Amino acid sequence: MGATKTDHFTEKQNKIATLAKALGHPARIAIMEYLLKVDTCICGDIVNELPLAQPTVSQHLKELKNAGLIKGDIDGNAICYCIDEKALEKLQTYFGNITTKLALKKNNCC
Amino acid sequence: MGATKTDHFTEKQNKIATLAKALGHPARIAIMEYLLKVDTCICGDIVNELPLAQPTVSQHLKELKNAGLIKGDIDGNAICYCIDEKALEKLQTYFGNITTKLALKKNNCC
DNA sequence: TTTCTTTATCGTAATATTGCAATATTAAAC
DNA sequence: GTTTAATATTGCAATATTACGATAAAGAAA
Repeated sequence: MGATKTDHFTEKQNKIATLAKALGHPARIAIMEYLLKVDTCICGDIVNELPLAQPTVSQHLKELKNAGLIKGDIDGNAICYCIDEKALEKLQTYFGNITTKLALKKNNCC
Repeated sequence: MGATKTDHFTEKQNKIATLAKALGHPARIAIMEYLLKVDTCICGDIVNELPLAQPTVSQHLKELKNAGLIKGDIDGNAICYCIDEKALEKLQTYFGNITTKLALKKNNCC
């Protein structure tokens, strides 16, 4: 035991959970916000922006990439990372739907 | 090592990460979706809805509650759980802002 | 009061995550 | 070719998460 039972849930539930999990760390939130802030996509200075060692940042970037939240293009010996809009639209739509449904049913129980 | 360095990030970043982390498991997504689906707030049958043992579900509910995503009221010997709208509005606003900013800057690099 | 029902907690095993030093890789610069 | 710069990978220790059986707690029902 200890492993998540992903096969018992729907594909959509697992997908949203994967996206949320990838954002479930302040360093990865900080990375996303930095990628959003900078205009250029040559993001070689992410490491300098974070209070973490280079291998740790590299690992966080890998997780964001695996989850589909960011994309990375090789640009010489640097790497250009940027946000994958599709993933964020998916999240916005998901939470938008929930808040809309909540407003409709005006759950006044608790 | 192994512990997240929360003190190096902003309060807001930590807050969003906490919410995202709590949703970073398919069982907890399934719980949220079930709470959204049922009309009544007497939610004593969450366990039957999930492919997990009762202690495991109880633990997941605890985590959702700690993160502020759900509220629980005692109702006799049952417990009435429901979604805390404020947390979901926070998430919707956060991701809404990001997608808006992304649309404005139309990051055409990758 | 005894029993049933519902939910929480404890204890514990299996697994995953976090963080970093050391090292590897890869391409530009010289 | 050698050095430099940027990023990735490996290996490992510390910690956290996931899952569940056993048990506890507490009100409802008998």
